[in-house]
Amino acid sequence: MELDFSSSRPIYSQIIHEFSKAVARGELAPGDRIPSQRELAEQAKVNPNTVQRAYREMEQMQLTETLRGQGTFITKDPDLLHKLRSELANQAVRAFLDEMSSLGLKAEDVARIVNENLTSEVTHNG
Amino acid sequence: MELDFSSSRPIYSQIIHEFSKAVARGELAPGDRIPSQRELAEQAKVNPNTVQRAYREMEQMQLTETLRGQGTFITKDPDLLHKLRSELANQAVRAFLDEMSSLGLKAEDVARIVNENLTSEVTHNG
Amino acid sequence: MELDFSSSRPIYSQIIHEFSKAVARGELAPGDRIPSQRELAEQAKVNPNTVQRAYREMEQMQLTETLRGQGTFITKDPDLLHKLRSELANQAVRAFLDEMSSLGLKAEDVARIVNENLTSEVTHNG
Amino acid sequence: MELDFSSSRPIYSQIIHEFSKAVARGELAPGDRIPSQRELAEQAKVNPNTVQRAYREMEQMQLTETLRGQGTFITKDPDLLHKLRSELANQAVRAFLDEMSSLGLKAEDVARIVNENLTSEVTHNG
DNA sequence: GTGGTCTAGACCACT
DNA sequence: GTGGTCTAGACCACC
Repeated sequence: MELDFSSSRPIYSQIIHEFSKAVARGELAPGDRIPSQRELAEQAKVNPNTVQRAYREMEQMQLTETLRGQGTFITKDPDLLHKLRSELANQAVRAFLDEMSSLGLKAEDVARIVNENLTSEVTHNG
Repeated sequence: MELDFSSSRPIYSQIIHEFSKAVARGELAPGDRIPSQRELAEQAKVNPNTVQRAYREMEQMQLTETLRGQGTFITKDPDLLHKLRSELANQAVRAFLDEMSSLGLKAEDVARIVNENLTSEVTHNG
Repeated sequence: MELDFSSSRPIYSQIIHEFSKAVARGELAPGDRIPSQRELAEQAKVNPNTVQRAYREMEQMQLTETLRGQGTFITKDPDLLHKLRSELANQAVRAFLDEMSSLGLKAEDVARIVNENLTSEVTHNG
Repeated sequence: MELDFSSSRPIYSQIIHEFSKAVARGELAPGDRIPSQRELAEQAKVNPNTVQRAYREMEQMQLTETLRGQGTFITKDPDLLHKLRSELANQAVRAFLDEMSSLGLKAEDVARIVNENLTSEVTHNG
């Protein structure tokens, strides 16, 4: 896992976000075991306590569950992937459109700008 | 000016963002006078020091300039509106498309989702 | 035996509590044989070491005794049922009344609340 | 605030419980400021990080809200007291009656035991 | 081995 | 002053 240590977004929050996206992408499936806190801490070069805070909050969000002494697992909810993906996508869309509208851009401007960028961006990365 | 006190985004940064958007929208034009620090602090119910920091950073960004004894004014740059608007819009688009691509969504999915939301959202607000 | 794997109460402690309650209820009588550690581990889907710890502590509490090669048995104490029942009941009552009193509820409130719930709860389950 | 360092219940959880009860009792009212993390840490002789964890979870529970740089406050919900009191009382009653019923006690036994203890306990403490 | 709690202490951002 | 994040390292309970 790659973290941005220069970002203002807290590391534990980046970790949560990375796992959320991995589940939304389908890379992590319900029931999958995720790395132990110590493993991830070592691999990502952060303190185990930072990883633990992320894992604790993921459990409170019901994204994961922990089995005593066995590790941490993605919650066994068959619909988790779609729920997460649409939730995260909706958040992103709403924030984006709010921002664009507060810049005084009209629907047709937004559509144009998105389409211009879609060709280069998404097909490039995905 | 409305601020979100429960957001993790600092108040001073929200103030800067609000002024930037107002200029990008054309509501504030180059040369316009903005409220005094005391006025804004009172109206928005924030600490005067917080307003001071926002104004200081806006001046460093060259978004505003201060005339001694007369107040603070939007910088007299005829192209400021377009520069700001495209800068803020580009930031928003890049962040949005990065997020969508990291959710595993393809260009056509993104285009569809944006268009679905554009009809209801932007035309509604703008 | 049903255990709550998401509880913060340790599994071994839940096992002990389940046997204690069964004896207090009279379902297990002094001299009764309880399942072997292997059997219980398999049935309840827990680690054999966990069952072992529960059985070890039950023996220290003198709730059970082990006869070599024959298995584990509830201690042959004719008064065990009443001792256990009143001990567990007293613990429960004290914890409950402490909590109610720390919520600022008066004796009459507590009596009323208990009576309200007694009609639906206990007669329903017992 | 008095904490039981020998209890198996984590300190941060005891802190949360203490504040919850104080609100349910009406000792802390919505809008009241609670001690700063450092203050409480010093007074209760625990590490500031332990207090912070309790405060963070209370905020997630919406029991409190924090105002940047100003401190932590009980949530301004006029009905908070009654909601909390009935929620905590219901939890306690249910746990208690479940336990009593699993000991094989009937409604009349429970009523008798509670009434016996009510005279000495609650009137004594409250 | 696993996760959970706690301490100590540093550093930062905000008001 | 306030709360928020992070590190380092200890200790514990559980499996």
